Amino acid sequence: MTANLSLPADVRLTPQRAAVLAAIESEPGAFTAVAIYDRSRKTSPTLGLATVYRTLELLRAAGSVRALGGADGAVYVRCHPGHHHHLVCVSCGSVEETELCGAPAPAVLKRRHGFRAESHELDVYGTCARCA
Amino acid sequence: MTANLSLPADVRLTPQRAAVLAAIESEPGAFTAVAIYDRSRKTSPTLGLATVYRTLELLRAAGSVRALGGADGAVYVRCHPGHHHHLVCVSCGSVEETELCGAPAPAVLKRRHGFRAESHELDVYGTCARCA
DNA sequence: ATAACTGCAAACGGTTTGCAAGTCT
DNA sequence: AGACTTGCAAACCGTTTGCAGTTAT
Repeated sequence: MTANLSLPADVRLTPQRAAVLAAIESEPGAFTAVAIYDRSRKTSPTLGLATVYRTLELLRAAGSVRALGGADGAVYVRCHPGHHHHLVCVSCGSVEETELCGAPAPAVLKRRHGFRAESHELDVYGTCARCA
Repeated sequence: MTANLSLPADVRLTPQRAAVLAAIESEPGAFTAVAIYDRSRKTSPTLGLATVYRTLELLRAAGSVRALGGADGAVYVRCHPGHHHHLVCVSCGSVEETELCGAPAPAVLKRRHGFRAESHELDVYGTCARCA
């Protein structure tokens, strides 16, 4: 299903980071930093919240985790590298990835708006199969 | 060009709110709450930041303003009611609206993911015509 | 009189940072 | 030794809230 999380090669895999990685891997969908903190502390009781954030930042830089755009910005999702978007269930909070993407074609944006598109963010909100 | 901003019918148009509306109308693209605060205070020097946020919330509820999804969540854009997306210039920060939309069709999401799509957010980042 | 609104300041929640102590090689 | 990592606590930043005073109806 989902590839294992891994850190960049030039950092150490400490017990704390391993605990954070395991906690993220056990999350079904979207999660908050505090949720990971709580879960990680079961196996690594002295872990600090700052370490969770520092590890999340490593993963984010590596493209393994993405901060979901929501108004609060407090939600992260695991994701595969490469182009994809998220289907966010408004009922249970789970997040699914989809390769489907219909963002306006750069050529059309260029012609219609003179805008050179470089990237985009697309999140779809609705109800997932389990909650329907 | 852009329709005038207006508040819901059941609230008063106070001088402070008028100053905030005028400040927003004079913004070319995206803006922060503090930017509106600074600008409004030129015509309404005792205005409080809380009033800016309270007015922004009224406008947001009315659909006249949207909080852009970014990681910090500190950026707002004016927008028309109805379906549209934003072209955010990474160079000058201006935000343009486009009616172009290519979000995955709900029927496809339903078939491929069992997901019932209700809404979506799409922001395209790139370089606007002026900055190109 | 009553309800809406304001400014101020304090509180808040998520995130980041400075730092001294600890760990690996 | 030297670079990396950690936990703690304090700082930070944007935003929200409580409240007493003000304004409009």
